[in-house]
Amino acid sequence: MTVRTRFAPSPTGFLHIGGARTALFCHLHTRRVGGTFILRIEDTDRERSTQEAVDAILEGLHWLGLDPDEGPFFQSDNTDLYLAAAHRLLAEGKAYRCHCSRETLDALRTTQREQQIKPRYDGRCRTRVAQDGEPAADDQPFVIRFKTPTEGVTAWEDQIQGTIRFQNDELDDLVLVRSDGSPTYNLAVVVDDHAMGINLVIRGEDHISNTPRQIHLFQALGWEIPRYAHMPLLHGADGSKLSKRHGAVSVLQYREDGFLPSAVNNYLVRLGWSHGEQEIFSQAEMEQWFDVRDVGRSAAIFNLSKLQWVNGHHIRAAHPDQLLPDLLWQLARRGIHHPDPQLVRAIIPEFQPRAKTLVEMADKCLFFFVDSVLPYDDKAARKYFDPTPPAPFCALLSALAALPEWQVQPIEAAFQQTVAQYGLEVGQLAQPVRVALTGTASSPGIYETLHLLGREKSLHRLTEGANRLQNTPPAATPAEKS
RNA sequence: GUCCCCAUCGUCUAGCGGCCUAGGACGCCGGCCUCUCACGCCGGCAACACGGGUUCGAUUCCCGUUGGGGACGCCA
Repeated sequence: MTVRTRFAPSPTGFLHIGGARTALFCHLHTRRVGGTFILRIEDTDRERSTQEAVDAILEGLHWLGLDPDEGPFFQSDNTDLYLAAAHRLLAEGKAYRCHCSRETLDALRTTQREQQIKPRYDGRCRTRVAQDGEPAADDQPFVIRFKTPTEGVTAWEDQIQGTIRFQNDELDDLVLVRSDGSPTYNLAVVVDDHAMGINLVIRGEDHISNTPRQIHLFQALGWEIPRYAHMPLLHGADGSKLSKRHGAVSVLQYREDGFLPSAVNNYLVRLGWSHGEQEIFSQAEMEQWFDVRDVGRSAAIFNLSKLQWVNGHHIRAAHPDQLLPDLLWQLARRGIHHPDPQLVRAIIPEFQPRAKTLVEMADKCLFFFVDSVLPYDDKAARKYFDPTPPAPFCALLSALAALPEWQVQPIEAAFQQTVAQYGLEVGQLAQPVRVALTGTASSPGIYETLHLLGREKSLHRLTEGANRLQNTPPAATPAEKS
């Protein structure tokens, strides 16, 4: 039988990293078994659902390469279906009308909490109906409640958690239809899971307590119960469920921050799942090996530095052309709107091993694209540049200026010659040159940097550097002071 | 409070009774490489929550304790 899974977010906010992981697990599992991955937007709460959230979720999934095979479907389009199921249950005596006011229910819960027992509906309207038939007060607002079995146990073999069982008398009669006539979550889920032929539900373990209720509904409606796999939650640094308040940001924020979707997926898949001692996975490997039944049962804490490390791997493994659009976008955000695409493409390989994110890459390569001479970093200037004697620096400048061809080999030769002439180590010349070129003490190889920066910019910056060296009085000249 | 779930280095994990003086990865600390920074390589620090069982033998099985998380809505 073909596996059909669904990812069912409610559009009340962006897609955060925890939701993305749920979607990823659904997606990967269906890929491996050749199943169908369905996206269903659970917008039965019309008050809190927004179009912006729908768009953000769609965009986030798309960025991660988790586009659904079917959907998105919207529960708001299926209201009739849900209500039909509710009325069928009502007609079959498996549900009833409850006229309790919110105030009554609030008071009930308050009392129960005070008595330190689990807050739950006590079924007072269920018994009244049993005695009196349909209550007369149909003009009064009412909700439709499900008659939850009062005895026995409900259990299922969870694909991740193993056997989970609930005592039925722990559960109360849940609301199926609100007093405004709209269906609630548990009803809609069951009707849709059935209607869409969902046979494997992969979701967060915060839904475990909904599962016995949903099983009851499947049974009452006479429908086949899907298999369930409840994934352990992803926790924030404080160890509690990821929330908007604590650490949960949109997955699209990770795009902004220079992460690759393949890296985010790779990082996420290793939270609760492993394949031998392998850490780095391609999308194809994940799709080939991931099985939801291999997922562990304990929650994981989100760890940014591991994500960064994984991202670094994916940046290094990527073809430079793949990185080009993202780097151009990052440069644009830094005010570099029309860099020479050839140059950008050419420098990428130099920065792949040097950047864990594209943000870092853009920051580090910025010196290639600005026109003005960069201000020198204080520490770099003090340590490497200012102590440099002007003579070899100027000699190198002349040698470079005289180069017939601006290529790596001749540049290196000029360096070697100057270094030999003055009896220096390469670093003694390379570092001040690096500071003059980049304003910092770190960059790709100095020959490559000179070559890629180009003759004009290089000579200009070196000339400025030479001037600075020559105009700076030697460090220890107390003469001027006294 | 009640119910459900979880429990190996700081973090992610391997381990499915003896192969464990507990393996890998991130991070951290040394070192090597080296024109800098990275990458890469080598090494180090670092964990089976506790108490009972079961067993010839428990990280591994069972029970309890403690700790953590989740759920208790006319939200999803």
